[in-house]
Amino acid sequence: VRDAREDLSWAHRAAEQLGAAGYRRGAARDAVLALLDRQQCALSALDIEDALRSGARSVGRASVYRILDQLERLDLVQKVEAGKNTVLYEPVRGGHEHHHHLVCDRCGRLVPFADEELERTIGKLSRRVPFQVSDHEVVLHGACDDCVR
Amino acid sequence: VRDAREDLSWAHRAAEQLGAAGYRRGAARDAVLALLDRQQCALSALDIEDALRSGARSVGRASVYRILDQLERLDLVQKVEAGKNTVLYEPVRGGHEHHHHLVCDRCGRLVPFADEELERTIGKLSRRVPFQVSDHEVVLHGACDDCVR
DNA sequence: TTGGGTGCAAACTCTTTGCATGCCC
DNA sequence: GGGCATGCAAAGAGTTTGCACCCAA
Repeated sequence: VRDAREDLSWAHRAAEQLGAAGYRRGAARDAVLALLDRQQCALSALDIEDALRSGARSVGRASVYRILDQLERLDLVQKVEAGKNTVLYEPVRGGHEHHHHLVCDRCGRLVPFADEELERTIGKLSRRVPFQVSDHEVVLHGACDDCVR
Repeated sequence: VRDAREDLSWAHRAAEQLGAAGYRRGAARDAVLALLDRQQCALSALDIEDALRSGARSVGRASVYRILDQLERLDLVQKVEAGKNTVLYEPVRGGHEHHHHLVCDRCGRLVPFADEELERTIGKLSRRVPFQVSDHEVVLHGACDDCVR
């Protein structure tokens, strides 16, 4: 059985959940949600500001951070720490697409990957550990095909 | 058979390798190495600056960053990205103690853990992926015992 | 003696905060 | 109409750079 909400766009679903959580709509938020929904890979807050400045609707830097913060609280976006002292954000879409990232330390390319065995291993591990684990992040560093060639 | 170099302190070994790599000695470097060797858990660059300012020998901020950079290049320290927009550094001691971290999202506590199965899984995975993987980092987020209680 | 190490201060980058204005509800 | 959302500017926090001076080699 498929959850009906997966048929809606991420942006739509995010807007609903933000509303349900008591946040109000606004032009800045609409623009950020639309942009994030369009992106394939993870973006930094500044990337978002720049992209929107070039576009029709310009959005204040502070609003970008505030909106990302709201989205993160509701698990609608996921932070990716890819080194380089910058945090990237990516939309969390359906359920069955939890993934991690490969980071090319030469060109900075970010490539997602998923691995069931890895998830199982981390799941088991999480139960053995003296923490109540709620989340995890795996980053593989190295050189991408293009940079090795 | 035990590698003789493991009998030396980390600071001593680090100093040797830095020398072999062509870096020169200096008072700042000695102080940073000694401090790192004394620490149990990971520190930020600012933590190091503060700790050394309180102590006998004060070290310039720039030197701390430069020294950490040298140490990282030689894999003598390891970066830990524990969220909160700050990078932590910890000495890499012998061979058999590769580990990862649990981060308490409430109090910020950082706890190391090691798991062989996890390493094996990541090893296999690394060979399947279109990258030449050289390193990896796993961070489990959650609440530590103290914060749950 | 010489070139790299060091400290200071300033520049830079990314993020957060304060406040006046505007718009959703 | 009230109060949160927004934009701007300025403040913070962390990191990097420029440069004069010092010291290890």
